[in-house]
Amino acid sequence: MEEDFDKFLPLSPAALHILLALVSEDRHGYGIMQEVARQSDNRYKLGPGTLYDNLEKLLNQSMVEESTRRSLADDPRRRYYRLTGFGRRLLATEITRLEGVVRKARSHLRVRPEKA
Amino acid sequence: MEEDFDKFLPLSPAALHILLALVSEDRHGYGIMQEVARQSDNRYKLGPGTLYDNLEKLLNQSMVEESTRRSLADDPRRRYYRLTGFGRRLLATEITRLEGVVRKARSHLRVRPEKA
DNA sequence: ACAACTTAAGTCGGATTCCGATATAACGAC
DNA sequence: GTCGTTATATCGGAATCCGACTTAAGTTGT
Repeated sequence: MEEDFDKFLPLSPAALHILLALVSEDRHGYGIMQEVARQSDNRYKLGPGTLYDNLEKLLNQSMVEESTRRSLADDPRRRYYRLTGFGRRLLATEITRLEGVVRKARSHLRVRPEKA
Repeated sequence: MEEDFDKFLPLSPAALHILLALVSEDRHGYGIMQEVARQSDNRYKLGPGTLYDNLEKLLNQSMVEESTRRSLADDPRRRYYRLTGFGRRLLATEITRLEGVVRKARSHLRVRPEKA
């Protein structure tokens, strides 16, 4: 049976960036916020409201699951999250879709934006 | 003076796809809906609610403006929209940002440990 | 020990956005 | 002149956004 990705796509910016923050390694909530900010050079910051609303939804949709802490020395307050196989495949599908978007846009945008 | 793109980014999926539909040519509302569906192989469809909410916002933000009809033979009910220079630069900035997102994701999604 | 700061999870509620159902009507084809 | 399509637009409940705020544990400096 094929997985039905379409009803989850396109991902909202917040969901996309949370999944993206988790693709390289498991992170806890606060760490996700920091990673999203870091990845965007501090231009896009998730507040806690957006983070937890989205995380709850991603958990319900089984794109993300909670993972056990790895190190005993780790701060015990932390709750870690990881991408599920489904989440990873969904992200891959969305990235492929975005590559099409980028290609289409580039073919009509000759003028590059100035540097940040 | 620099343009302040950051407060408009990231674009919601709907706004991104509307701007994308307008990057190649001016279109009327219904035409935007069709183009978005076409570009996504019918997987992403904007309803009229989403379209007009977003169009109104994009007009207020001066990313899009109404354009005069080109042909006299054109259906007079149609109202055409075009990207402004600002909208085009903003879209270019967003596309550059998305290229970074795609690159980051690809670097972690590349080799899939797909078990047999 | 104490204070000050940072890390961390989480709630809350108003504002915003989403988005399908619905309305209205002109157009094209037969 | 009827039917399906094209076309703009509104409406309102649902979903989402998102900063302010809360609570508390960890960390650093003196």
